[in-house]
Amino acid sequence: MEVDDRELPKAYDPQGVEGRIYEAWEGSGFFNPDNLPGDRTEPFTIMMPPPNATGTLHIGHAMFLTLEDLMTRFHRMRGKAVLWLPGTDHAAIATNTKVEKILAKEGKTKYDLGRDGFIERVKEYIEGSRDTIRRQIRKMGSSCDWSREAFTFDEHRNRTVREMFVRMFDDGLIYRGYRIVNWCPRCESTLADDEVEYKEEPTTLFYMKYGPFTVATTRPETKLGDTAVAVHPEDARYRDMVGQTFEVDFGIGPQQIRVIADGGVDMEFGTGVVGITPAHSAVDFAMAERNRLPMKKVIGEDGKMTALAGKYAGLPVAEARAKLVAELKSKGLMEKEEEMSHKLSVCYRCSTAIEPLTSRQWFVDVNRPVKSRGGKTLKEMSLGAVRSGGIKILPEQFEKVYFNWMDNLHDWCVSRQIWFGHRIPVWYCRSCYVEQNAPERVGDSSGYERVGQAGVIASIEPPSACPQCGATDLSQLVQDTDTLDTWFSSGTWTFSTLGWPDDQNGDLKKFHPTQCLETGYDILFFWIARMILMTEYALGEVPFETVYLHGLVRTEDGQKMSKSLGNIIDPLEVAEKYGTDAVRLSLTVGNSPGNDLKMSEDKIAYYRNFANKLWNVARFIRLNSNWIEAQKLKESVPQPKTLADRWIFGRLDAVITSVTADIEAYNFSRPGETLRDFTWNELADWYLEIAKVEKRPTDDKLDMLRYLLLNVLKLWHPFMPFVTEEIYRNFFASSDVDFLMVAEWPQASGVDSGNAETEFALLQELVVAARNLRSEAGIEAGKRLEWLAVEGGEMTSGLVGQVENIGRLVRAEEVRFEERSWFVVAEDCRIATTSHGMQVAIPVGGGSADAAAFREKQEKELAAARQYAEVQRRKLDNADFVARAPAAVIETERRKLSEVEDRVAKLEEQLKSLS
RNA sequence: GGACGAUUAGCUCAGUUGGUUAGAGCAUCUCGUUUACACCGAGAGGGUCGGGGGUUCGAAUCCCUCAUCGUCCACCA
Repeated sequence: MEVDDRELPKAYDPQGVEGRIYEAWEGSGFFNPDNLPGDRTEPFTIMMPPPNATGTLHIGHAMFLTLEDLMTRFHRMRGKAVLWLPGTDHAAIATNTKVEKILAKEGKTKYDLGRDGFIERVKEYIEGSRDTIRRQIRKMGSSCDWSREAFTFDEHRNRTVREMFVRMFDDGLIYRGYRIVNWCPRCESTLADDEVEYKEEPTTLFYMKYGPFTVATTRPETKLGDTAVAVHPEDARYRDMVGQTFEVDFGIGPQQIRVIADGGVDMEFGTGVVGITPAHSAVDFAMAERNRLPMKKVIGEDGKMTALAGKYAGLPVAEARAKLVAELKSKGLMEKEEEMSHKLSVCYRCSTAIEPLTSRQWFVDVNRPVKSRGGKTLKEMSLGAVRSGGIKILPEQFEKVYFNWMDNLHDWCVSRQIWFGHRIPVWYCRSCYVEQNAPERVGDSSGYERVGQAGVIASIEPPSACPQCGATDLSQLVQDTDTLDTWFSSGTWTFSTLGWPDDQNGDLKKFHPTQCLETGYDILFFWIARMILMTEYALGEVPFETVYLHGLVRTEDGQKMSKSLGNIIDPLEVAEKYGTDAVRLSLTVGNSPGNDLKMSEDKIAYYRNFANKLWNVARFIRLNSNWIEAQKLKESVPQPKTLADRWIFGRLDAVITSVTADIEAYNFSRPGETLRDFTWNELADWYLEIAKVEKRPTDDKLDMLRYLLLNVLKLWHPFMPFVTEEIYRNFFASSDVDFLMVAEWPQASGVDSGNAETEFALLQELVVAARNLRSEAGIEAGKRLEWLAVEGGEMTSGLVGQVENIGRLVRAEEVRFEERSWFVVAEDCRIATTSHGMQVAIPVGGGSADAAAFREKQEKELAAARQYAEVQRRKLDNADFVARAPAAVIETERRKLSEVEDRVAKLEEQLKSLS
């Protein structure tokens, strides 16, 4: 690209750059690994956690896009075949609910549209809004391969889901059973255990007379479905009654109640007697299973009492409760009422109270051995994948959380009664299928439908005949009306996106298992656990090698961001205001896996300033050099000439090494800080300042500057892709298709910088000491000064040099330092001593106005030095230390002691001369 | 109730197998517009690393204990 002579704008202008750059990137085709230059055999793959197709980008999305893009760009520059595959999620329940709400506004329900009409409506809605999220993902600079974009509800995913279901069914892992589930009466669907949330609510605890007992309950209406009472096995009050049966009547006729003993009962709570309602409580259901109790379903899927509730039938539960309580009171059967607080379970989508009830649902059996996987159960496979180290979870502590959850995993209820979702690929043959009756007693295996059940056909394509009875009348084959849990389809995300099951030799072979899955810790169970389970089952391998869990983005004072609190930071708004690079950097630095990140606009503004700093570093180099044919030089490693050259070279090498190692190890915050410190504090504040005061930049210097700039740009690119690419295209690019994005990642030059680091540190100390003196003496900036420094405390007289003002000391010092000649002039000097024992003096003229203050400072320093010397002496007097510490450590400690003793001596002498 | 974390400067956090006198950014204070950048530069102050005990020649780092906070899971019928 031609370098024109037009001056670059003083400040970096992201708004004018980002759109153009992203278009150029996308147009280059390099987001697609197939188009990357060179021979790339090693893959690096990340599957993007698909945002809701109907959503808009929030700061959490911005964070994961930033981190994933960082990894993607880094590994692309490292020469790998990088695939970052984007996609969107159909989010079954969420989208279903949203569309239902829209319909409600039109005064309609889903029943007005019918099943097919409703799904069409949902699809239209998704199509209408999906471009928004796509555009917003681009806005963050995401270098993902749009040509492979996937959707969790497209044809291919549907094909995958059917294949998975049928395989699992045939392996006996999927069964249909009559079990207790979490039921949302509003959604009219089941919910998985982890889709239930809890809300603290005041409630009334009723103490009701219950045959020979008194039982405390918050839900008297469920007592109509009781078939037992339970007491603790060690409860002396009731021990004699265990095993007996008695009758109660709450006004709907007699109920047979057995007395059982179960360790799950809390003797302290209420009366220590629990009414057991197997059909409407998960805990009771479990007890009923242990004791083979009969169940009685008194609440229906519509949230109303069933026929079994006698005269209460048809009433909503709340009304039934009120009526029953009134009746019990009037009969004197209500002993007392207590107000208490209690955690109500609610639907995570619509916050409606969950009604636990027994229902016929499809389950995935996690404890059944799978022949094709060496007899391991799904649970064992999922545990083994992490336990064996095949999957590494970051931060590591979440591995324990994962094990804990997996160990306690129950069969997974995968059927949902909502319309929008992947339909369960099961058909019933009307001529031979007989629906099993609900089992009479909990725990009976009757009522469970499994592989081989007459008339139940699990099939990838609609069957043309019933394999059991041979019926071929298609109208007699009816598909199950339920849909699958949305996580059943997202569980296949890493391999369904790569062609499974139809094409297993292309992308799947090349890119699976993926290298990293980056997502929030809040969906460790929902999603990650399901992906591991599904992938281990389907492919017998892990879905990803590393799981990187990020935290939540919170406000400055640690609150959760929410629209209702009005404290959200809209990533698009701030990206527009401060630039995407600034937003990205503010989401990277200070962010560590598993920890929440506090975010503020100030922080973003700070990194906006930094992006501008980088811009100006580039601009300075350009303006102060005869910048021609830069590209010719960009591959060469220049030879460092001066101390500063050697120093910055050593520093750059160290930075390249540590940044590379950190990113490889999924550590993103520290390399950001390392680079910021290097760019700002070392390159700009020292190296460029030194370069500035050199009389005339030589060609060597220019090569140095170019080399430094190019490497800095490369190192920053994964963090701040836009500003770095823009500078690159202005300064280095040889053509329109020459992109920093695919430049080679820097390697340490390996040039020997000798002892430059130590020497430069001494120089810096001298300069700082001199600046301090100037500051203390109140010498105004423009004043001509003579400055002096002395090495080793040996003061000799002689003029070192005259400089325009003290701020320009750097150059003179540096030159002198190379020559190792330090001098000091005699009179009226302020003297400072660096920690390495060098002294700097500045003539103040007119005497030392502040001699007392200066003396005080020196005294303080002396005291500190003496104390330190004492500590060192004691350390070395310790026989154990000398005997046991490594020789190198002792040597270091001895050296430190002699250094500090020298310093003490120097300070003492100096103070003597001051008095 | 179970599990897992956290506690370092006023704030946000680093601190890599225990080893220089514990670091950075922000904020504060002082000085400064020196043509790369005021979206800037130069400097200063500020910490007995939550309390207590232990292991060690040596502890922010390892162990025990207490306190406070946080998250997840389970959950009272």
